[in-house]
Amino acid sequence: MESDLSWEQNTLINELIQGMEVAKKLKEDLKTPYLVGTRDMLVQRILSSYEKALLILNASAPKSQTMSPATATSLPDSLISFDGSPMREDNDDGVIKGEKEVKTDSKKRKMMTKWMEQIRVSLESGVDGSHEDGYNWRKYGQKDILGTKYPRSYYRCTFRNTQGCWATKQVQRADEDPTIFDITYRGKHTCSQGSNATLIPKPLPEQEKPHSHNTYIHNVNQQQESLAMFRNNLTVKTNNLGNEEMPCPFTFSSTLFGCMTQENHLLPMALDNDPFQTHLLSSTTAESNHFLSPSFQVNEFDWVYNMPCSEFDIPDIISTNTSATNSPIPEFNFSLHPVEINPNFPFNTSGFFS
DNA sequence: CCCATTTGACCTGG
DNA sequence: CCAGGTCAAATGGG
Repeated sequence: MESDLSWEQNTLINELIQGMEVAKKLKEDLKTPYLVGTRDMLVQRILSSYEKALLILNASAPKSQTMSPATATSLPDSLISFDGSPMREDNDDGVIKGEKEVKTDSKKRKMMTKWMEQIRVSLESGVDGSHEDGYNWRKYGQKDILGTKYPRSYYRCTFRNTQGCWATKQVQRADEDPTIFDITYRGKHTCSQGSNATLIPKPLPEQEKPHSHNTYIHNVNQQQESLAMFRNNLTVKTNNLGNEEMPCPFTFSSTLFGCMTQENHLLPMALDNDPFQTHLLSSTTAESNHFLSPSFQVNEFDWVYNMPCSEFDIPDIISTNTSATNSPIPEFNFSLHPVEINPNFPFNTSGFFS
């Protein structure tokens, strides 16, 4: 136990240090004429570091502590099962599946982080709902949902059995606008892809057919393309924000996009610690989720909103965020300068450990 | 033959 | 009981 804890501490420290290092790099990077790719990556790494750190913190926080029990909900499955039920992993050879286990599963599922995105896709690129998000998904079901025109598809991580990755997603095409898909993600990726996605944007060669039968193939180029377009569009958006002081809107945009290429990885934490995300939301207004004009064709990752959905979901932290949402901009600065980490900032958490 | 999707059956929570 | 979610047998592509 104690050794567990110190291992966690080590990892935590590691992550934080890493985050800081990367943040420094980013700081340097910001001085030079911009190189989107690097920046993207740096930002993602920073986020990833903090994310992991927070996960560790969450994991080791006694339930009675500051954090509401719901906090535990946002842990990835691997961590949840860490102390509790045995994961069933490879045990899944098709034999005996006790009722008990099923129950645990559904409970576990319930406890998973859940968040949603809305994505607009072009007709060519993914009407079948196979928009790529950087992960390998395997479809395991489809269901007609009452009151919706289109069936809902259920996907789970391809590596569920091999790596015990319990991330799942549901894809539901919007009734009104068939080019828009509501995607509900559940659980974070604990598979290798989950962690790799943070650092390595998939180096895929030019993909002629984004729309192959296989839901599999990821089209990073598309995403990069979209990124460019998104950036253009962002200009407008930042104007909307009315924040002239914003030193580097693109940082923001790429971060956001980072979320798109690896949303599973980042978003759930964004719930916890990304003021700016909420921000964007508030500034684009909830109703105008589909702020992109129809002329803004292809593949647009239209908008992302984070949304605690299950009964436990997202604790106090979120409400903090929400309140931040009401007051404009200030904490933007914070998020735009992750570099200047205030020593007090994440570290007043010592309480979690003792 | 392996692996992914399809699809009807089954399970579960409300 | 019903709607939503998942399972797993059948099917098909590579």
